[in-house]
Amino acid sequence: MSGHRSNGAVQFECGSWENHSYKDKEKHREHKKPRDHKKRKERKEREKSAKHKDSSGKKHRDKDKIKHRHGSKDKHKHREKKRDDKEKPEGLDKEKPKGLLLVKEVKYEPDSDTHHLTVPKHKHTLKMEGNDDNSSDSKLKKIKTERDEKISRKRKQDDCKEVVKPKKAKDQNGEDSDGKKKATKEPEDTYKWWKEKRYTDGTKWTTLEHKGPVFDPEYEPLPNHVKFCYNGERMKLSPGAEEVATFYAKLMHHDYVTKDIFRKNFFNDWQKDMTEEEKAKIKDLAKCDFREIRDYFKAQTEARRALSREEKQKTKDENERLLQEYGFCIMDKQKERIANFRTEPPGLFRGRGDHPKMGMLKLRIKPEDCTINCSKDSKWPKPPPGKEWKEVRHDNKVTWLVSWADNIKGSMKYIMLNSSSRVKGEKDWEKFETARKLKKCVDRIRAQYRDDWKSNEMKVRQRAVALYFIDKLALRAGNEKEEGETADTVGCCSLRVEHITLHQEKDGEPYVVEFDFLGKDCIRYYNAIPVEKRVFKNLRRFMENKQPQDDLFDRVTTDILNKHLQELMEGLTAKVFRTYNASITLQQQLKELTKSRDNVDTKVLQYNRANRAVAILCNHQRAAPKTFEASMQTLQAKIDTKREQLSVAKREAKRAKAEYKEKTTEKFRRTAESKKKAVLRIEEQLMKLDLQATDREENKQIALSTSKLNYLDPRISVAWCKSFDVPIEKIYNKSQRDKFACFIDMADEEFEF
DNA sequence: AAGTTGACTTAGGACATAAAAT
DNA sequence: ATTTTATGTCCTAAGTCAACTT
Repeated sequence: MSGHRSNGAVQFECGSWENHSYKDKEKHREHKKPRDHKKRKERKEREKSAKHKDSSGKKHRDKDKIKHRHGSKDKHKHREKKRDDKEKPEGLDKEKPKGLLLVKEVKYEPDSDTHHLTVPKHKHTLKMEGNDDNSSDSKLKKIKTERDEKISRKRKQDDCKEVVKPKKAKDQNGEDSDGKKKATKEPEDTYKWWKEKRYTDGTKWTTLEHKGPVFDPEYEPLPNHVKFCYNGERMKLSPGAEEVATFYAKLMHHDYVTKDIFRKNFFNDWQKDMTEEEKAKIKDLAKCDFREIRDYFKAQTEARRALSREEKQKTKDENERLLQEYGFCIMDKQKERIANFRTEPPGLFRGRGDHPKMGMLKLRIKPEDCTINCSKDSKWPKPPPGKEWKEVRHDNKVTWLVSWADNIKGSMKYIMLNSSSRVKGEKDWEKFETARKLKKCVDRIRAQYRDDWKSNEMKVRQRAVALYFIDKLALRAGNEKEEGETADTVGCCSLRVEHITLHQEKDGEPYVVEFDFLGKDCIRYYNAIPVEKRVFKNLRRFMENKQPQDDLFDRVTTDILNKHLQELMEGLTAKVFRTYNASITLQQQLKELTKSRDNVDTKVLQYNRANRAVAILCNHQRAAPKTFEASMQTLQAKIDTKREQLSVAKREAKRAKAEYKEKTTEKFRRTAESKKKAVLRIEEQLMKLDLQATDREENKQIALSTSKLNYLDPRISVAWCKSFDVPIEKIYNKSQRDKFACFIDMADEEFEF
C-alpha cells in the first residue's frame, strides 16, 4: 500500500527536496538567527560607509572583484552605470506586435435605478477564447487612456472579428456557443462574464453598489466574577485593559506566548491601554495570570457547542442573514459575492516565523477608518448610527469596495470580491494566457539567458543566473524587504551568500548548488541541485569577497529583472515563470501518469500525484497534520482487517466453487456466484483503501491546494477530466468549480496549455 | 533613481461543517 | 446517537509588481 512514494514517479530534475515542517524551521533558524540580526545591522552600516567610498567614483567590479555588497543605493548606482554600456543584447526581439486583443469596452449605461439582482441579458460577444492558440496573442492589454480611446475603438472592431471566429469551435455540451442558449441544464441565471465584453482601458466597473462592511461587535466586558490576577492578587481591570487581556488569554494555548518578542510587544502595547494605577501596578508579564479569563472563554465555547439544535440553527440563520445582506454587491448589474465582507477583528498580531511585530495589538476597525468605494449614483452604504466613514469615493479603476489602513504594518487592507466574480476571473484568465504566451517563447528566453551567463557585464550575468533559478527552480522574485519590519525571508533576487553552498561535487554529481533559506511565510526551501558548470563558476564569482550576509546578486533587483523580462515578452514578469512551469508540469505529468484503462479512483490518485509534483516544484508545504501518525495507523489497521476479510472470502469462494462443481444444482451455483462477487467487492474496497493510504502518505507535508488554486491552468484539468471520463467534481469542489466556472465552460478535451 | 505606497495575488493555518466510523 | 476524521471555508499575513513621489 503506501509503498511507493511519489518521488520516483514525479520528481523531476530539481534534485532532492526535503520537507521540514514549520517546527523544523524554527529550529533551523534558532541558532543562526540572533547573530543574523546583528550581522545584518552591521552590514547596513558597512554599506553606508561603503557607499561613500564608492561614490568617489570607481566603477570597479564587473570584474569580479566585488568586494562587498553594496547597499541598495549603492547597488543602484552601479547598476546604473552598467546600464548604459549594455542593454543591447536583449533587445532583439523585444517587440512583438503588441497587441492583441480582444476585448472591447463595455458600455453599460448607468441605468439608473435599482440595480437589483437582475440577471443581465447578455449582450453577447466575443472575447478571447481561451483555447486555441490564437489566444496567446490575446493579451488583453489595457489600453491606456482616453486619448487612445479612439484608436482602440477602431482597433477593437477589427479585433472583434478576429476573436469571434474561434468561438464556434467550442462548447459541445449542448450549448450554443454564443451564450444565447441556456435552455437546459444551466440554471438560467448563471452569469457568464466570459461571454461579455471586457474593459480595455483599465476601468474595472461602471456601477458598484454595496452595503459596506460588517464590523466586529463592540467589546463586552467580562462578568464581574471573572478576574485577572496579578502576582497572586485578583483584580478587575478597566475595560480597555481588560479587552486587551482577553486577546492574550485567548492565545494562551499557542506557543506564540512563549516567545519573548511576542510577550514584549504585547506587554508594551497593553500598557498603553491601562489606567495609571494599572500601569503602576502591572509591571511584569510573568506575574500576570490570565487563566480565569481563558477558562471563561473556554467554557463559553463549550457552552456554545452544547447548544440545542434549534439554537444553533438560530445563529446559523443569523449568519445567513448577514451574508445575504452584506455578502453581495452589485457590480455592473451583476450580483456578485464579496470575499470578506467583515472587517478584521481586533486582537494580537500573529506574524509568521520570527516576526519582529508579533504580539502587537491590532486595533479595532471603526467606520471612521474605512474608505468606501462605490458608484456615485448608487445607494451608498450607511455608516452605523452616529458614525461617519472616513471617506466615500468613486474610483472605478480599482476593484475594492472598502479599505482601511492596518495599524501594524501601515499597509492597506481591502474588502474585495469573491473569486467567482468577474473581476477576479478575468484576471485569472489573463494570468494563464500570459503564461501560455511564455510557453511560445520560452526557448528563446532560455537561450538568451544562457548566453548571458557569458556576458562580460556583471549585472547581466547575475541577472541571467537569477533568471535561471527562477525558471528552473520556480523561485519567487524576491523583493527587497524593510529590515526589522518583517521576518527575515528571501526570494531569488534577495538571496544572500549564506543561503547557498557550492559543491564541486556532491553525491556523485558535479557542480551542485545547495540552497537553504526561508521563503515566503518562513517556509524553508532546501534543495541541492546540479547546475551547469558555467552557472557554477558564475556563482563562485558572485560570492567572492563577500560576507555571508551580503547579497548574492548584488546588481540585480526585482525591478531590474522585471524590466528586462518585459522587454523579452510583453506582460512577462518573474512570477509568470512559476505559473508557466507549474502548468506545463501538470500537463506533462498527467500525460505521463494517466492510463485510460485505470478506474476513476486510480486516475484521481494519479492526478493528485501530478498535482503533487507541482506542489513540490513550488515548495508548497504544510505542517503535517497533528493527528497524522495516528490516523495513518488506524487506516493501516483497517487495511489489515480488510485483507483478512479478503482471504476469508477467497477461501469461501473457492470452497463454494468446488462444491458447485460437485453438485451442480442451482442453489450451489448461486452461492458460488455470490461468494465470488463478495471477493470482488472486497478487493475493490481494499484497493480503495490502499490508494487512500498512498495518497495520504505522499501528501503528508505537501499542500496541493495552493497550486491548484493559483498556478495550474484549470483548462488542463478540465480537459483531462473530459478525456479520461473523470467527473470534474472529483477534482474540484464546489467553490473551486465556481472559481473556475469560465474555464470549465470553455475548455474541451483538446485543450493544450 | 531610489524610495514609497497602493492594489492585488498567493499562502498556510485555524476553524467549522460534513461525512464516516463506532 | 455520538465521536472521530476528513474536507471545505475563513482568515489574514506575506508576497509581487507597477505607479507615484521625492
